[in-house]
Amino acid sequence: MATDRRGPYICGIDAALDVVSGKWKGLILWELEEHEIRRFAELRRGLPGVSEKMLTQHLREMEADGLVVRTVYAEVPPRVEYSLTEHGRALNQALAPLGDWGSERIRREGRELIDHADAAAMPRP
Amino acid sequence: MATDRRGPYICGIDAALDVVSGKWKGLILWELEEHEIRRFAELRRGLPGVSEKMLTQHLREMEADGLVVRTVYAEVPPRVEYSLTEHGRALNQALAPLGDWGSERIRREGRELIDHADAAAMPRP
DNA sequence: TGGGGTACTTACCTCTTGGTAAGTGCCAGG
DNA sequence: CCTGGCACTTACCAAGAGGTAAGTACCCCA
Repeated sequence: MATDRRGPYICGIDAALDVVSGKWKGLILWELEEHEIRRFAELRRGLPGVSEKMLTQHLREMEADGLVVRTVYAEVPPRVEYSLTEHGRALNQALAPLGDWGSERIRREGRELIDHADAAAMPRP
Repeated sequence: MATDRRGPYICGIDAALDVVSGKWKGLILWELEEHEIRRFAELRRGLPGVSEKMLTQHLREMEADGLVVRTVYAEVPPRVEYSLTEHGRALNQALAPLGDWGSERIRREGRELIDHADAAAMPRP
């Protein structure tokens, strides 16, 4: 198991950060916000550099946290679709100001943004 | 060194989470928001369970990230005061909705919430 | 027949995060 | 004189996050 996690929290930010921390979780949230419904391989292609292990691990944790729904279709070849729950969408809303702050900070310091020339199917936040 | 960090970012949330992630950073922000100015030992008492090492480390990183100001008074006994910068305060503003979401989540799932005052009164484990 | 796509799981390994404990130099109070 | 507070630093260590690579089981297309 990845984390014993979900310990007693000191405040709301504590709890929210616990759920969002993980190298790719913010991006997964963003992908699912943009596309509503995504299959595993689509997410993988949307997050350049992610390993399959981490993708499944993060998705399972986010499912357990009630952020995403996982729908399995009993087909061959297998088909699994992911989408946001109501709470996942609310979390994205709550993350928006933080995203703005981050963009502002990037602009302020002239930080690089990653340059996926090919995988540039990823506009802002 | 703590972190090579501050890599190229994929989006604003990425950048913001990078700056905020660290076991105690959210709490430090919150303490400094509440009290405006805090000395090292006051922060330590305010964050029950933090080690001196992590406190200094986090504070130095947050200083480097332009979130807090560190003011040293050339006195004996030493006095060092920490406070938020404009950007630190803006970050706190941006974190507010996330904090609300987290509180809502705690309420929803009946998670335990450590009482700050109780925790401060707890002995060192 | 062979390569690639589907959605994973598993084992192994490394690097980072954070904790523990001790040391530093100075001073005030009992 | 000895303890404790101030604000740290340093060395060492354990746990965990995340990467790599391979395996699984089935199918479609050339």
